[in-house]
Amino acid sequence: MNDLLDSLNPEQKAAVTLGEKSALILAGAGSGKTRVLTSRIAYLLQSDMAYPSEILAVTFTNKAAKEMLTRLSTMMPVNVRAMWVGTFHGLCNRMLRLHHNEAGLPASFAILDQSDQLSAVKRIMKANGISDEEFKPREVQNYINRCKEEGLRAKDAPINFQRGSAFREIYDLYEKILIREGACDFAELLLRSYELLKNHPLILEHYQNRFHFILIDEFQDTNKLQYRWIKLLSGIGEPGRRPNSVFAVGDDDQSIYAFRGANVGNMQDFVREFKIGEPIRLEQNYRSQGNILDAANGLIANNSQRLGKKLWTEAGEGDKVRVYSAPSDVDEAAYVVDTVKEYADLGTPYKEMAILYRSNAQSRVLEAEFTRRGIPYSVYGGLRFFDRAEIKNAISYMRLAENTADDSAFLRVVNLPARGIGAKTIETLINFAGDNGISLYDACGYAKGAAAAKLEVFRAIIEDLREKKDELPLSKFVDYTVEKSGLKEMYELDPNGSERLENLRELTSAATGYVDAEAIDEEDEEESVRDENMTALQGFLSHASLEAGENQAKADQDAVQLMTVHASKGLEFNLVFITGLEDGLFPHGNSMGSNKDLEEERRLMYVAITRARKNLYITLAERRMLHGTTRYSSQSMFLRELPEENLKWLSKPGYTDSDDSDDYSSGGSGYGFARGSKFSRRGSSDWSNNNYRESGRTYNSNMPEWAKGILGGKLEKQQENKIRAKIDNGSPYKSGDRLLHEKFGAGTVLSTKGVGEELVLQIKFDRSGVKDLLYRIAKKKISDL
DNA sequence: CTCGGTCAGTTTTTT
DNA sequence: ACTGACCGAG
Repeated sequence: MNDLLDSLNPEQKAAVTLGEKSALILAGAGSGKTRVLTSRIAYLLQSDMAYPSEILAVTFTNKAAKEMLTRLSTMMPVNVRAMWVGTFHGLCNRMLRLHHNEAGLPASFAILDQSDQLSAVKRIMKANGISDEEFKPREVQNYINRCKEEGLRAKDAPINFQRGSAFREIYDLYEKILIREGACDFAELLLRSYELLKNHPLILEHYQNRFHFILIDEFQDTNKLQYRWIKLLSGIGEPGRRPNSVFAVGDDDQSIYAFRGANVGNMQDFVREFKIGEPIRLEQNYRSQGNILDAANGLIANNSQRLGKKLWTEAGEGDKVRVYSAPSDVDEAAYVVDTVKEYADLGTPYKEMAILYRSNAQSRVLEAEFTRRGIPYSVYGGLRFFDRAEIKNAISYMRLAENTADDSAFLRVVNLPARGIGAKTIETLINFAGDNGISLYDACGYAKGAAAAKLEVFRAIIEDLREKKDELPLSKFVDYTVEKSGLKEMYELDPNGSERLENLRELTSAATGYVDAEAIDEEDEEESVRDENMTALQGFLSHASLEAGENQAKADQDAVQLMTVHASKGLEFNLVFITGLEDGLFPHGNSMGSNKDLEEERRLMYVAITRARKNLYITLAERRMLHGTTRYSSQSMFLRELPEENLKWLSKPGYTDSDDSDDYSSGGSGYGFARGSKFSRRGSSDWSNNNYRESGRTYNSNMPEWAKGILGGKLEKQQENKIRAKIDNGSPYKSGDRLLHEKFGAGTVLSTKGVGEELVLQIKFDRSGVKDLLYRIAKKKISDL
């Protein structure tokens, strides 16, 4: 116990030894957050304040959960089994499997990941004659998820001014179909679990009485629904109940998931609703050298919405942050790899080096360069194992064996390998199933003619798998599925299929590994981890959807780590490169419209900087190939926000620390590329309009003067057209006009709002009620009456 | 009706 | 480079 506390600084110790009151710990980057969390759990157990079964710990990633348990086991012998530790999604899944009846789900409900969900949305839109040009499936998906995160079912979902009620109607259809299929998307796991607790007082009470200590990591990244889930479990505000202790750890400066519904406001709400006096601030940084930390502090000071926190370190100043501007993305990659080589020669292990980028697309050039130079690297994230097509195919067969109503899985593999079941048969099937409210699988039984025989072949395969799933051990079943489905043969015949076969073999190992891990967990424990009603197959399928990431296998090899900035959160390296510091890329172009989004980008940059322990390099390219286009950009506004005194500008590769002769200063103005660059921009810091795009091939050198003129002209013209469109209302309909819509029938225009692209008609339809329709979209569907 | 080939548009980040 | 749409052959 003393060992446990002695190694902590006063603030950390204060946090760890808190009583049962709820608390908020503001833990800056590198301030020992994970340590505080695990020490807190160890403290609760060692001081007999809690039994393991009273502890509920929520982490942001599965990896963090695993790490917490590993660290805890090294601190003390602990009955890990009895605690509930995992992500919100993992814990909700666990709860739903246990109470699936009360939650209104079949025992074998499927989990749809992001891409499954997107195809489901597309499918439903198609089946209902809604074109994906009219409403982008991705936007519909976002809308549905946003609604669920707000706790809203389709009937309560908001109508959007621009799109009328169309999104809500799709959501409604989606909701019904998922219930029929017995499938849950990610957000549904949370919402259903929340509703389960809300609607079943006895179940809620059971968990409230059990989890006296609730710990939450990365609290700044929780969404509103997750907060409400926690609030419910804590029992706060319930008369006559002593609320459970909620120990929330977070850092508002590292909130980078707002795009996914994360709500930093949860921190303020938590302080208010749980009556937290003053949060405990952990500001001493044990990770980075002074210059790196000062750069991070300087940058984040530009954000307005902050709880306020300033990191400090006892470590020395260290080296300045190096900034290197390359003429092109290829040169940038070459510079990075050269520098990696230099550090490696001086003794830094490859795995202590990380290359960070804003978007996945940037990894390609870097990978090419690493490959060319023969330096080991491993890409973190990117395409995950369980996201690979061949793996998803095999998993889909298993999902069908588990739950034949899983239409997503059905559609993926019904004709894979090809069995002569084409688009027409499937369309007929979808219509029949839709009209009769049955699954596609069940609809097969009603097929007629030639299609019937072909569908029967598929059905026979699934029926066979259904029998075998209970007979065979999991890994044997995986093998059997790959064989029986015909996938094995298909990839054997494919000249490029060997890697895919290899991956399928790895799926078998993954299954073996999964079963073994569960067995070890259960060894010394009378209470099974896997809940009584979850079979190994169900567990494995959940695992495939929820833990689709974490390339753990590669972790021990000595390789340079390539990853997005998002993926780097929580990690640290001796040497870090942050690449692509160009306006439009970082901050990303889609985020430069609003200050709120821009502040999130800045936090992202803050996260990136604070990954570095000893050395940090920031690089950028004046020209870059992206999506088959060469784009020219100016330097990121974030570079100008970094304190000058912490930076050192470099130019050409081959630079060494002791040689200052090619040291380029960015100069007093702080704008533009390094002095000497043909691309220096002077004067205005207006970043909204200085990316030039031209489709076609790469230029040999910097963009010629004449091209700038022409392209600039094009942009002006476009702008002009936009403005013109805005001035001109151009509504072909006035209030009182009658019109005919192909879906909603006849109606009367009540009013028009907006102009040009934004023109919205409010129409009272004779049979479908009042709707707001965006004219730009509706015009294809309406005619005069 | 199905299949395999070609072509265009594409992506910011992820449990 | 990965997917979805389209087209002509069987």
